[in-house]
Amino acid sequence: MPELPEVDIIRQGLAPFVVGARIERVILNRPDLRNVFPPSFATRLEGAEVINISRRAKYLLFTLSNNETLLSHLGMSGNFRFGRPDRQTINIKHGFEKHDHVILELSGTHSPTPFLIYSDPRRFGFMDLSTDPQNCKYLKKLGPEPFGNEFNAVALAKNLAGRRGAIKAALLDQGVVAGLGNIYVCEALYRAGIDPRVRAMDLVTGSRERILQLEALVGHIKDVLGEAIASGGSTLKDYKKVDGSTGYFQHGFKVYGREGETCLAKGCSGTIKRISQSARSSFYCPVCQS
DNA sequence: ACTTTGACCTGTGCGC
DNA sequence: TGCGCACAGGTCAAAG
Repeated sequence: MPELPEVDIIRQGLAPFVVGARIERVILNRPDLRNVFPPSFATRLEGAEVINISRRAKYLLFTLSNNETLLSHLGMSGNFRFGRPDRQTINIKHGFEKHDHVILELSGTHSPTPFLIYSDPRRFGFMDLSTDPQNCKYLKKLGPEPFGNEFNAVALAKNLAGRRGAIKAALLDQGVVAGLGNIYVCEALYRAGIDPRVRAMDLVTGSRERILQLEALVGHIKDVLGEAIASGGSTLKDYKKVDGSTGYFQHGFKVYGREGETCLAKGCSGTIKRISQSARSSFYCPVCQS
């Protein structure tokens, strides 16, 4: 489900309710998501206060008062919401749904209910704890944040140099730039006029035109992500904000999901194509993108 | 070292 | 109505 904009909207939605709150109790309705929960997962959370919530790439980081950080990745279908159980007994028969796997019972919060529920039908998401999150195995290998100063044409060129694979696949690699997923890669490449099949290294050592495309791409990545955040993210299927409302950037897609439709660029009568790359769909305009 | 493929899961929508 | 198949916002291990 969520790429950088969606994860950030969820962070924004959670922050007012979880920062300053205490985790009283943790309920796990199963022993694992994508990974088995770490040893003593619930115990290490219980009693801790949430000091801050931040985002790195597509990870949410809950900084806790006990020197632990809770890392949460939403995979394809993960989501947080505040639930409304009407019984003291906590189990999925009372107020929870089939895929509510983790429940954090909070105190000291103005949230709609004390129960912060993590739901994830496909279970591609995961949670883990770390006392040194910046150096943990998940975050250590990530590339620059798109909105950080470290993300610029020089840095992107360095990360693309020598890569013979398609630019589409390279941008999905979280070590090249952090936080992009299938939707926003398609949209950024469209805006930059780059065919998704172009070899990544050609944008570094290719023609003058290619190098200009690389420089433009940096700006378009920032722009499309920024616009998506301003629109509350993109809701295709099950992505919802913490308050249950949907994003609306999906109405701003120029190519994603528009196979067979006419290109929206002024004066262009091209037809949006869909191809498969790295087992993912790529959408592009064969006229605008070369 | 790099690149591609398959696996991990469930749900939904489509054609027959 | 049911069945089989393709496909879906991500990541990782394994194979090439």
